[in-house]
Amino acid sequence: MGKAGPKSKQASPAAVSQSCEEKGWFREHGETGSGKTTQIPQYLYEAGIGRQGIIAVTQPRRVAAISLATRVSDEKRTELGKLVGYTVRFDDLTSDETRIKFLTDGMLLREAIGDPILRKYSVVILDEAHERTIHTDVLFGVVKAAQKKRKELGKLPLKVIVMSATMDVDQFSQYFNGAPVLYLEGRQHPIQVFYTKQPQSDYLQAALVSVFQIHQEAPSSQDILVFLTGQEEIEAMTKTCRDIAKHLPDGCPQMTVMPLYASLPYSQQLRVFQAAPKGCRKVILSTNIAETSITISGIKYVVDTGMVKAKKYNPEIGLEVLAVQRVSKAQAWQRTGRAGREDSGICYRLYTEDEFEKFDKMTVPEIQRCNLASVLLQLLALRIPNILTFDFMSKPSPDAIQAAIEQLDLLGAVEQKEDQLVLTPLGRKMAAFPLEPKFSKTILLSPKFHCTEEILTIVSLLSVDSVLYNPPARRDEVQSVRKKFISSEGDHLTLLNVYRAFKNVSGNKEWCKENFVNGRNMMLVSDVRAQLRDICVKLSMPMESSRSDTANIRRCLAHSLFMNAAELQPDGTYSTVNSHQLVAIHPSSVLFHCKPSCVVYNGLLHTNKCYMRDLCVVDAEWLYDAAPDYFRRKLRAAKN
DNA sequence: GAGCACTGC
Repeated sequence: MGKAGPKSKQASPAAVSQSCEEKGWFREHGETGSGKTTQIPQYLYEAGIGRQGIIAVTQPRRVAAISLATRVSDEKRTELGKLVGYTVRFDDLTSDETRIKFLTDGMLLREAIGDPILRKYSVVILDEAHERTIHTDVLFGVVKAAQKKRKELGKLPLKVIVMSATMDVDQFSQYFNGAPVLYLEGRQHPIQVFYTKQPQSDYLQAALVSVFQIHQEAPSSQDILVFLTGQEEIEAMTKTCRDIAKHLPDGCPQMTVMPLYASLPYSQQLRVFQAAPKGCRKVILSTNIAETSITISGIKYVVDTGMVKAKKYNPEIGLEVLAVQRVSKAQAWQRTGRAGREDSGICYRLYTEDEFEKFDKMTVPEIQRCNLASVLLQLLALRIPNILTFDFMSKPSPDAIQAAIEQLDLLGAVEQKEDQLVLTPLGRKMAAFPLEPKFSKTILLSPKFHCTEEILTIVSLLSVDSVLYNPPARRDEVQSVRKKFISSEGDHLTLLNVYRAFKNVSGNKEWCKENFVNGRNMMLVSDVRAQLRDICVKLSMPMESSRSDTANIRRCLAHSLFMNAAELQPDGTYSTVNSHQLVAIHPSSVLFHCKPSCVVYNGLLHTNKCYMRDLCVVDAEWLYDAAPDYFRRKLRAAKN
């Protein structure tokens, strides 16, 4: 280890695990492998409940909905899409015969807009409720309201089953008026949990030491999963591990190190599923994507740094903050559980037991960490009588609700009618799009600027993961090849150029590779665009192209994003027009090295600094034209 | 001057 490269100050590899204390055996909260998700819908169906209406089972993720539907239809020995089917965005495999339907929570929520009492369904099963996704949280309220309404109308009762993998069932039961609780025994293998004796000041160093400690002691067939916080950290650690692994003493097994995070191209993500060659250990360095979304078999050791990068939302200045913070206890147990999927496992927690006791019990539900504009628009579209008193299981802060109402008001989506907040006709149209309200508004404004075709493309590009692939190791190459797409007018128009070039070569895979374009995400853009275009056609919008005229596209963006404007100051910094917040251009923007005098941006993100993301150069006068009242108010406020 | 956890409609 002494000759192991740059880290000469490295602590002895034994430092961490020798100071780890064993803390007994642990049995996960009776969940994995109990088969509840596949069996309960079938029991209900056998009991005849499926005859009166469809049994819905929601999932937070698309892949889960699809694979569960596949498994259950196999078990029923029926063709997928007949008795058992699934509905996810862009993919509906159901028919008139379907009685057991798996769907994403977001999809059921969207269905509810057209049918708030969910009349098609006899049972709604909300699975993975412990994850508390924003969609599942809204669905709690929606199904509860539907139950009440159906009772009032004398219709078939709606049965609701909430399935959670953690023990915090009390609040679920309480929320549903003291509903009965059933416990299911899981089949989790035992996992030994170790804590450090001392708090670790440098969790990266501690992780590195633990990995090589395990590597020197454990049989090479046993793989290690390390939880870290983000791409940059993981890439750096990957390199360090590989460097050290090159210089291990004789007799030490080989090691293959793999990074894993969501923005990694699919082909590289797949590598974590391949078994390492004999005599070689697999070490996976992952974000929390491996907590729930990706399950890797054969993991014997989990190393948990106890840290996670998570988003918070500050409603007062409309600022998203992305920060490294402590995981919750529930999240730590979830990570630990990843070590015991096939056999008994071992988890090293790189924090003390005292520190662990101070972690939050549960992760704060997403609904309390987000901008609520989309959720409120959806609730209003559901004709919820009063969104201010909506029965949330975990209420968002009044500030967050107020900020969302203000945002919807600025977009012209809501109005007061007889003391009630209701949607305007524009707001109702906005709710038809599966988009953030500001993007729906951009589309609905576009006919005025004769650029709907271009705006559809831009909005689609912005609503999927980045189509631009930026491998850090090939930065110079990326920059030189990307030059040809760059528009001096900003990121929106640059993305439009990339899309047009992609279409010109009909999505050629080689072209994507050469140009560092993520082909898979680009295909998704096409799907999104087609869906959005369909909605426009249904709303009878004229579909026009501005062709080479980019000024109209920028005018359209100025009119929909006027509340997200910033101006260059004499000292070279930027200040937002809305709240005079000091902001900077995000390094990922094509305008990073430029100093346009006036821009609009999609959003603010606070990491090390407060950054504007996805910028478009605009004229200051356009902004004033877009919302004269708003800017008059701002001017008055500034004078006072 | 220098960066972006994870889902989903």
